[in-house]
Amino acid sequence: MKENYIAMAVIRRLPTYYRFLGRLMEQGVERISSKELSEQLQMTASQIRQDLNHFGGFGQQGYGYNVKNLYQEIGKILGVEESHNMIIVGAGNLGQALANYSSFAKRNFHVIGIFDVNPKLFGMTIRGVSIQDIDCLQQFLTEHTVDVAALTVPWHAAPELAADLVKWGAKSIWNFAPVDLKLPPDVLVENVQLLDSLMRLSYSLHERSLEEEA
Amino acid sequence: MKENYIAMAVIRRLPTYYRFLGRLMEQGVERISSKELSEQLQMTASQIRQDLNHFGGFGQQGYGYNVKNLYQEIGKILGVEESHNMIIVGAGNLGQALANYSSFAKRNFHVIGIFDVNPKLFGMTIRGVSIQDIDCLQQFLTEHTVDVAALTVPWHAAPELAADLVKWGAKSIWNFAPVDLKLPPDVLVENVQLLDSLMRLSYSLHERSLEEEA
DNA sequence: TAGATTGTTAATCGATTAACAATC
DNA sequence: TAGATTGTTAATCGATTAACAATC
Repeated sequence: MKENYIAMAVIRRLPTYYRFLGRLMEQGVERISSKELSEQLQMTASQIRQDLNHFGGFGQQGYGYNVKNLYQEIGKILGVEESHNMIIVGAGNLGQALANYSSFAKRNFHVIGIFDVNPKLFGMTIRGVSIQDIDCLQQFLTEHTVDVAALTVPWHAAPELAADLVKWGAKSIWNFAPVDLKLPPDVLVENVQLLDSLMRLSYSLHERSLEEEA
Repeated sequence: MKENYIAMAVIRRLPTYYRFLGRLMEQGVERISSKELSEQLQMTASQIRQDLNHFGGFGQQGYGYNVKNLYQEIGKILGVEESHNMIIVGAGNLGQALANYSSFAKRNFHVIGIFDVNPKLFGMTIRGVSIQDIDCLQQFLTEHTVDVAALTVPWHAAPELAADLVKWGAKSIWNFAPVDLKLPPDVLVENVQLLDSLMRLSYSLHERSLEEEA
């Protein structure tokens, strides 16, 4: 546990590397050095080498990294090869947009269920998956393995639903509701706080305008 | 600049404080100590006091913080009081979902334009704003102040569009495209990388399953 | 006043960067 | 071989936590 513990700061950067290497591959680039990578990604070469070495030596002295190989290795680390089942809880604007978002499939995430409280939506189909009554959630979770439950419900409904989802067997929560879910520390949660992101922009814009006054 | 520079790590936490204090206010809570806050938000009291003190002493020894006052002060720091104009560039699933998302208005962000390349969408109206031809962007930007341009276009279109948007006067970019935009360092950019977020979940799920095998 | 809790300085911890020997 | 670039250790930097005097 202590030995192979990888800092969150490192994990956060892996998808960036992965994405960029994918693009290089498409362009037919075969090798790249940490120095070149660092220039493209606007970080230090040291950090890239340090990061990658947490997982083993993927490079070769005097040569650099083989793009395809590194891409695959990072893919393995991120577990992109495995297929994941996803459900979407809350079929409002955001929920529907997620259900429609085809790129998830490219990363092996497959929407197998969509749920809402609104009867008007029941039976409506998005990319072949029909929206069900949220009351069917518990039943659904006993019958299917759910790796990710995307929570796109109003904030006040989120904490209880999240707790239920975990109780009923969802392996992780992808939380879009603007609340800090208080779940047991061993529950996997990824927060996407759009309003927080927007408020950081707001802060920077505000700072910017103050600077300009001075 | 050096003196009043606030670390990004601090800024990142402000919206969390703000959001939580808002909820406390709704519940009629009048005062709170850093200790209580720290328990609710799962961080140390020290960090909260340290963070807040970057901006001045909002608390009172022996008493704690006045919820309403602190909420307002953080609001001011974040610039939530100011009204912001937002446009949405790319009216696909995500773009439309953002245009429909009413909570932005609560934080004083107002959608004043939506743009796409697809002629079928032209004239369609979302919350009173009609979708326009993306060719009208430059013109639009000369006529309106745009604080935030939300970029919800396919990744290959994003870098060039982002550069144009900045050139034409957009003050900041809220980037949802899965690319690292390389823009001049003084350009304000907030990235929302949904796939990256999902891949971190994927990583954690993968780790979890490895642990369970052992 | 006594108790509580801040504001703030000092200590610790962790993450990033620099440097360089190993080696392709 | 000589040049390039990694893997890895050591140095630096920054962020978090602890501690406590100030003070409400």
